Amino acid sequence: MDEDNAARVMVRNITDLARLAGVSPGTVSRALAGKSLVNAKTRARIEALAREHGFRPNQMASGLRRQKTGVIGVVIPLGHDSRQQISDSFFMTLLGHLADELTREGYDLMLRRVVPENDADWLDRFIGSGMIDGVIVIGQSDQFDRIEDVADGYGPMVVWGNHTEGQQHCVVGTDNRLGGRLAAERLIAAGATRLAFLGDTTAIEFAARFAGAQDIAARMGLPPIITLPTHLSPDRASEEIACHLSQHTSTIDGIFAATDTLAALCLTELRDQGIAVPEAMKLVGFDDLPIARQTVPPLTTVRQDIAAGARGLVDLLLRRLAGEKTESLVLPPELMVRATA
Amino acid sequence: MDEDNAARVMVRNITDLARLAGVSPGTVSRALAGKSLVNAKTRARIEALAREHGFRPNQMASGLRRQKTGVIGVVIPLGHDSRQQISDSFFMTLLGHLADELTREGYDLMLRRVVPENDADWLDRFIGSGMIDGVIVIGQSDQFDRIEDVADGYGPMVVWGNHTEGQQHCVVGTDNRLGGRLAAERLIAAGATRLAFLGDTTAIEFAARFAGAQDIAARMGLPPIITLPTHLSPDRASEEIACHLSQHTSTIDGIFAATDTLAALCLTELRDQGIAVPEAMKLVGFDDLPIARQTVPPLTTVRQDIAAGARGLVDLLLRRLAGEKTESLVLPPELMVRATA
DNA sequence: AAGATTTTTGCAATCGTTTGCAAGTCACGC
DNA sequence: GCGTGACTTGCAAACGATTGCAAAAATCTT
Repeated sequence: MDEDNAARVMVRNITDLARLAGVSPGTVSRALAGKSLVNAKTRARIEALAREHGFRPNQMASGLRRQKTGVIGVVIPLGHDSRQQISDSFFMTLLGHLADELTREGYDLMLRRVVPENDADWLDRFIGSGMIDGVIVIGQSDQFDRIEDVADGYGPMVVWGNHTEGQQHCVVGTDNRLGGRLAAERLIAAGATRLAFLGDTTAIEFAARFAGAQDIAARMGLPPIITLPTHLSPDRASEEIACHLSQHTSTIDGIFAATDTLAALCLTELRDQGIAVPEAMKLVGFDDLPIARQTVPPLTTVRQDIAAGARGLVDLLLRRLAGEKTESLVLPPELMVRATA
Repeated sequence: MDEDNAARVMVRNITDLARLAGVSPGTVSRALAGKSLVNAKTRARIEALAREHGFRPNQMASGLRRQKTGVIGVVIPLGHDSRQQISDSFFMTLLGHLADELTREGYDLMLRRVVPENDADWLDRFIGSGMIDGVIVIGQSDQFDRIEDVADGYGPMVVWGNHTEGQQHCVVGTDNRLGGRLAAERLIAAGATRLAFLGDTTAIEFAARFAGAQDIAARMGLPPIITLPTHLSPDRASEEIACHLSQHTSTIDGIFAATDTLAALCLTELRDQGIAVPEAMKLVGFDDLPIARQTVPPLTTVRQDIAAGARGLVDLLLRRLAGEKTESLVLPPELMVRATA
C-alpha cells in the first residue's frame, strides 16, 4: 500500500521530493549535491526516495542558477568547402576522442555544424546562447579572422587548427609546416623531383602543409610545387583528381596529398590510369587514418596523433575554464613510411 | 558619445535591454521572439539594440520556463564492444547526417557516449536530465531490453537498429535479414558453397544479417554458415581475422562480413596470406561506405542508405514530439555488385 | 465626441534549483 | 542552568526568460 503510493506519486521536482521526505527543498538539494552539511541519515533517506522515484534534478534549472551548464560546445565550421566536411574521417575521429575525454571529465558535448556564409555570427551565437560553458572549434576553415575577433572577449575557447605566429586564440594542432617538410623530403628521397600538392590551399592548415613542402623543394633547388586544388567530398574530389592527373601526369612524378582520404582517391585514379605507384609516381598522404594501412600499396603518410590532440584540446579548455591563461599546443607530426614513397 | 555609451553598457539579460529601450522586459521578450503582438516600431528599436550589443536571450532560462530546450540528445551505447565503436565509420557518418537534419529543423544536438555496464540507467539519466526534448539512440547494441523498458513511459525516442516483431520502441533501420539474404545469394551465385560470417553476432543487427544469410544457405541445401566473431576496433579485428583465416581458409570459400570495415581488413589479410579474391575466396561486405569503392578489388557489398536513415530518424522523432504515435521504419538494403563476389 | 474595438504594453507569477544567512537543535563543560 | 561551539535545517532571494491577464493607448464607429 505504502509502496504503491510511493510509486504512484509523481515527483517532478525537488520540492515534491522534499514534501515526501518531510524536509525543505534546500535540504534535498544539498543532499543530492553531496554536500557535507547534511545529516547522514537525512541524506540516506532522501537518496533512497530519489532512487525509488527515478528523480533527477533538472539540469536547466540548476544550470540557470549556478551559471554553468556542464556542457561544452563543439562546433565545426564548414567554411571553404561547405558540403560534407563533417564526414571527413579525420574530424570524425577527433570528435569521437573529444566525446571520450569530455565524458571522462564529466562534461556533456553539444555538437553544432555551421555554414559561416549563411550566418555570419555563428560563433557569438553559440557562445551567447548560455547553453555552454566553453567551446571547442574543430578546424579554422577560412574563419581565422572571426575566431580571432572573438578570442579576446571570450576566454574558454580552444581551436583545433594551425598555429600562426602571434595569433590571439589558443590553438591545438599538428605542426603542419613541419609535416609538409617531412612529406616533401620523403618524396624527394624516393626519387621524385617534380612535385605537386593535391588539395585546396584556401584552408589554412593545408596552406601550411603546402608551404612546408615548398620550403624543401626550394632548398633542394627543385622547381616550384604546383597545386592541384580539389574539394573534400569524395565524389567531387574523384573527378577533379582524374582531371588533374590526365593533365599533369607527364610533368610530375610525386604527389603530396593534403589528406589520406584524397591520397586514397588519388591512388585509385592512378591505378585506373595505369600509372604505377611508386615506380612512376610517388605519393604521400597526411593524417595516417586507418585507411592508410589498407590501400594497395599501403600509403606512406604523415601521422597526426588524433588522440593526443583531443586530450590537448580538452585539457587546455579545462584550464581556461579555471581561469588560467594558456599557450597553444603544437604537436609533432611523424612520417610513416609505407610503400607509396 | 551616445554610441560610446551604448557599446560600454553591458547587456546581460532581457531586463537590461528593456531598460535601454525604455520598455518592459515582457515586451523585449515578445519582440525578440517575433510575436505579432508588438508594435512594429518598438520591435525594430529593440532588435537594433540587441544587435548592437550582441545580446542573445539565455537559452537555459528560456528552456526552463517553456519546458523545452530545443536540444535533441543523441546517445551511442557502447555495449557489446565497449571500445572505439563511436569511431566506426558507419555511426559517424550517420551522426553527421543527423547533425545536418537536426540543424535544418532548428534543433541542437547533444552527444553522449555511454558504457552501459558501468552505469545501468544511462538512458533514464539522459532523458531525466531535463536538457533534451527527445532522444535518438544510435545502435541497440546489447541493450534491447533496457530500451524497451523505457519506451512505454517515454514518447520522444527513436532508435537506430534492427526491427524485431512486436517490439515497443520505434526503430529506424535497414532490413538486416533481407540484407543478409542478398549477401548470401550473391556469394552463392558467384560460386561459393561453404560460407562464413565475419562479425560478432551478439549485436542484434549483426545477428539478423547472419540469420538472413543462414536462411539462404539452408534453402540451398548448403552446410550451416560458420561464424567468425571479431571485435570492431581495427587493431584487434586485424589479429582476430588473421587468426580465423589461417584456421578456416581451407574449409570455406565465401565470407560475408558484417561491415565494410571488417571486409576491408579481411581483404588486406587475404592478400597477406596470398589468397586470391574473388577466385579462391568470395567476399561481401555491408554498409557501402566510401571505402568499399577503394579497396582492391572493389568490394561487393550491401548498401544501407545512411542519409535516408538519418532523415527517417529525425522525421519520426519530430512527429513523436508533436504527439503522434509512429510506426517503425524499415529501409530496403541494396546489393552493390563490384569485384569481390 | 463618446463609445466600441483593436493594438500595444506592463505586471507579476512561474519554471526548478541553489545558496547566503539566520535560526534551530544538540551535546558538552563549567 | 547557561554559555559555547559544532552540526543541521529552513527561509527566501536569486538565476533569466515567458506569458496570462488586465490596463493603457490607439484606432475606428456612428
